[in-house]
Amino acid sequence: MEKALLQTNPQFIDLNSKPMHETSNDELIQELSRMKWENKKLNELLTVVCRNYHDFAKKDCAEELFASRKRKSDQLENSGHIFHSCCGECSPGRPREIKSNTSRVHVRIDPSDTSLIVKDGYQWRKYGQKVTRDNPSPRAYYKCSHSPTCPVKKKVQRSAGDASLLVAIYEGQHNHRPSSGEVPATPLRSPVGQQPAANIDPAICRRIENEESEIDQQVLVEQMASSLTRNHSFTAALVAAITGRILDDGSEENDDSFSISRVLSE
DNA sequence: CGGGTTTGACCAGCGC
DNA sequence: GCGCTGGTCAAACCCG
Repeated sequence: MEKALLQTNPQFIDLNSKPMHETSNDELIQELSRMKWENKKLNELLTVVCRNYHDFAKKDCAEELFASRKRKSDQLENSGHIFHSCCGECSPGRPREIKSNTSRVHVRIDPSDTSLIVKDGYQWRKYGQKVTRDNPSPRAYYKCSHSPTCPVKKKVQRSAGDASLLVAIYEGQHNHRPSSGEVPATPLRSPVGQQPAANIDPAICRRIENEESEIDQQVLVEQMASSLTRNHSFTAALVAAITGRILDDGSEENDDSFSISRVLSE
């Protein structure tokens, strides 16, 4: 990366090649300029990554969305608002609204594990199981059994597109504390209205796109990297994009989205 | 024996 | 009205 930057931008000097005390003010200014240039390029890359990830997430969530045509009245609580249950941005022709206190949890499991169990610290009683039309794997229905007055239900089903991904939909809010000391297995938890799987908070992307603070961006980059590295395919896409960026930088200065778009589309 | 799971039956919303 | 579908019920069963 460093060498590539130096190669593609010969106006920048390599301060690592000489002791710091021998560095002149002009060279320091040039180094500062180089760092700003790198930061700008990284920011551009992250913006492209965010943009492509949104497209990627929309496509992914659209495929695995539970296409329920039933219980319309159950899902139509906040009349007047139309939002996509996954990304919260789309507004397809058909209204698709969900209870405001509903959340989705994605849990990565062993593909060979056929159990529909999501450990979240609460005690659940299974009251039904059903094979749905849009997914060959059965959907399990659970009620919170810790308290008879607790209204919370959850539905657990494998993702249609990824057998190693369990999707749990929680409805309602617990009126008690978790019943056990188990560590909640909710690494990918997200309220409905945000992206599923390898959740990267849209707020993080927005902040990366909008804010100027370099320190803040560094923290955000770390958060983003943490989120993205949970998804192997996206990690691979990111690596390919960066590699492509380095290789293409000289000839395709303005085609930021080319590499990652190509990878994501494959 | 109590609590949880399984599974077929039943109910209700929706499109045609 | 009918068929399809998702959600729920409840009897039978299992297990510690």
